[in-house]
Amino acid sequence: MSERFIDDYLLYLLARASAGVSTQFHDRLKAHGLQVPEWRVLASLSDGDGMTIGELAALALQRQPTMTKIIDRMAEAGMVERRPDGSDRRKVRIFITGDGRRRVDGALADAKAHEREVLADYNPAEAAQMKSMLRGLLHRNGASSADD
Amino acid sequence: MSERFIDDYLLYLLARASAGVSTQFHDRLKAHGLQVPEWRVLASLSDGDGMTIGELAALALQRQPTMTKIIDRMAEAGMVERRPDGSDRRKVRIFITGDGRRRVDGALADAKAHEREVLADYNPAEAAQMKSMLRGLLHRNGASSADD
DNA sequence: CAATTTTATATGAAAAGGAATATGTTTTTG
DNA sequence: CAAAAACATATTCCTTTTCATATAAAATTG
Repeated sequence: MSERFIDDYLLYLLARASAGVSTQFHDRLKAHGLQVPEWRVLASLSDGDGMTIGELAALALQRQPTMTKIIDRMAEAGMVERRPDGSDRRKVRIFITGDGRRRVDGALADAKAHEREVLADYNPAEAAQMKSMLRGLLHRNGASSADD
Repeated sequence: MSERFIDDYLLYLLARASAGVSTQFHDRLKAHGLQVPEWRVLASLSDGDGMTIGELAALALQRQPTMTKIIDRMAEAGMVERRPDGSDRRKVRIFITGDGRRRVDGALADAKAHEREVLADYNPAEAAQMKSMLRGLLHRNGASSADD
């Protein structure tokens, strides 16, 4: 009978489902020599090279100053490159390097494999429904720039 | 045609949906004078007073040392109290104080109101289905103790 | 078109988080 | 029951994030 508030609270279910599934994958990332923020940046760049700091921050659900520092470290490590935007000198565009590309490729394959494992218990229709449900949610509730 | 990997990647959809919806609510928390970790602890305690540090950490999707520090701050602020467990002297049980209770009550009401708003576009069956889908996911993929 | 406002990124100090481990306690085991 | 292993929480040191703000470059506007 008496169910805890938390166990039926949408935000908690979302956070918990996300944390549970993500943590599984984050453990695998180590094998690719990538930290979580690095993975997110490289995965973003891998299908949209040359994004600005701001675009990356929004995609990776981080704040802009945080992203500036993540890029600092990744540029230092040779995974990405900063290049000034041609027409707007305020902007800095981030490009993946050969080394970054090499690192992310394995992780991308692993991400797809992991997703298949997570969805293995669902038939294609169910999986599609789950995703469209999530897309609907985030479409209505604009994704911001904070994690947790 | 060419869709970005990210836009169909389950982990990203989950993270983004969670971040989007949560951030909306986190903005409201400020009005109750609560920070996010404080809210999580108080919400947990509000239907299970006297939990241990470890239990709280697991519920709030935090690591144990992090939870120890959160409780340090909250005890300092008078929202919770540490009391030794009667039968196991390793354990510390955390209790919500009158002040903590007062603070969380308003936030709980607000959380419920916010959830209703988020779910307003769905009929009850859809909402229930969404939740059971998330519960299924997190049941199969044990919720861990890390956020992001 | 100079002045103001907005936008994009960077910086610096302070807060928070994380990994590894210490400490004290209970459980297990030979 | 002593020794070893497992547990629960705390602590230390280091990295990362956050908040507020600085800096610099468009865009707007009167």
